[in-house]
Amino acid sequence: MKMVPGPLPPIPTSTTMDRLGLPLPFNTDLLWRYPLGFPHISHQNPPSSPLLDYKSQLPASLPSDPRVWNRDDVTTFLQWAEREFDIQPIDHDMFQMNGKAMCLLTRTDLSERAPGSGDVLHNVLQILVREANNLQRMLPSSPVTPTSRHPYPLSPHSHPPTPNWNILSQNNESLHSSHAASLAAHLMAQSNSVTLSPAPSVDSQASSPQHADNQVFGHSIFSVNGSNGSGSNPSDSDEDADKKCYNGSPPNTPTAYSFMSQMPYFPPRSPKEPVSSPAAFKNTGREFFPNDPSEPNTNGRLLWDFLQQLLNDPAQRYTSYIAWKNRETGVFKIVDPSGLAKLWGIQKNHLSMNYDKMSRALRYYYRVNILRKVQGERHCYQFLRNPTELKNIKNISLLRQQMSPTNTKPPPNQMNHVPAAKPDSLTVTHMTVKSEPAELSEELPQSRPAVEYDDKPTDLSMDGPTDLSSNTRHINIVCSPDPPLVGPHH
DNA sequence: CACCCGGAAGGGGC
DNA sequence: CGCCCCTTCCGGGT
Repeated sequence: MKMVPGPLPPIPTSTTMDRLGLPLPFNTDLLWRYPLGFPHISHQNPPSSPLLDYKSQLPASLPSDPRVWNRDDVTTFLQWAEREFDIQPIDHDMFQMNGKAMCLLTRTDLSERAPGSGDVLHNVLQILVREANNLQRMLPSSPVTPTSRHPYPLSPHSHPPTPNWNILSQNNESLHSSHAASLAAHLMAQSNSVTLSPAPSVDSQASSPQHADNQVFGHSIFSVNGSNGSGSNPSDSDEDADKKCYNGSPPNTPTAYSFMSQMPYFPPRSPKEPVSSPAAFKNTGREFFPNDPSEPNTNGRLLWDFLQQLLNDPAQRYTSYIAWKNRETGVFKIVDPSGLAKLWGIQKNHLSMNYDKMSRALRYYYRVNILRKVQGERHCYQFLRNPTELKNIKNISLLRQQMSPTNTKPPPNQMNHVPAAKPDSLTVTHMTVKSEPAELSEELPQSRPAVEYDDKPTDLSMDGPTDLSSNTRHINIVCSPDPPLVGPHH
């Protein structure tokens, strides 16, 4: 991978600003993440300044954040753009969508809908979004602010962990589908919140669902490595976009670039970062979890954590990418595979990320029993451990090293779960041979209390997964000589 | 053809 | 330097 060190290199490619590094809308966040100079785009774009000015020149009736525009606003914007940039008349019928949807369009999408003007629109929108995000971020108490704790009730894990991690699944469903985008937009608009970090989930401690509270800020800083700042942005962004995925999705479906702005923000964790002031959430605010410095804090740097964060976003802003099918059982569906992969790629700064690659990473989780595939349903996976446990897993990982693998774990496949030391601990193990996974997940919601995951955990890395469920669970060991996984057959 | 599966190799961060 | 966690490729299966 390449991250570009330092400031963004100029990118050869075309459009200028697009590249601020990344795809658009997201940039905003990226900007935070990558401390480039974020506030203003200036340096990298040639045209730079002008655009900034545009913002101030927008029709007064238009909210500064294009994501909250309604259809009429979009029309107003287009008309303004036509005049302001002296571009060819735009077929407004091609933009029967709200601002949020328009912001989700990729440069390519925009170019298709507005030949000859797509780049301009894209660039302007990008800037407007970015500026809006910046403003919001600056607000002291932006919505983001946590404060509230309502989101998800925490499920007490008093009970054994297990699948039911969250109880409430609210309306996810409603969010699903096509309406997802609009609903999400709605939420955003209403809450206005926008942006900012969803739930940082867990990261550390908290875990997602449950602790939603924290969520809010959670963030930590992106992984991006911290390399300092570099923001880097690879340049490929667009290309990828073009090439792959994205379906040009209709306005309703957001594609990847979509919400970036709203992506969870995972700040880099630098060792040093102190907790910081309470006030600063923005980039700095991280911290949520008081203590645990010790923990590994993965804040979104790990794929499962990233997914949990999106899934448990209090505002449900990512349901168009990934959503729970049954939160209690941990079953979720990747609604927009390529879009989600893009988000993940952005998060990791691997802009060429695609679903194929991301799914490979997911498959690695099979062996450690973090995930399992819901057979028969495309793009559906199931978390085998609730967030809290996952969190523990982090520890486990760490422990792992120290601990000897001990237990069985011979070769790759099989294994048992061993609990490492977990606090609560469990010990457990269980394995079974399973054959089929739970496909049903939904169907068996509780049925499987936890455990059910029958699978064989292989390990690979983690040593024993603990099972989550109760602390005591049975152990089943089974060895499976076979290859791992879930898909027994195969 | 899209998904899904894992092996293999390699890279970046720690 | 080793380990972890992917990322990238890939051949194969469904």
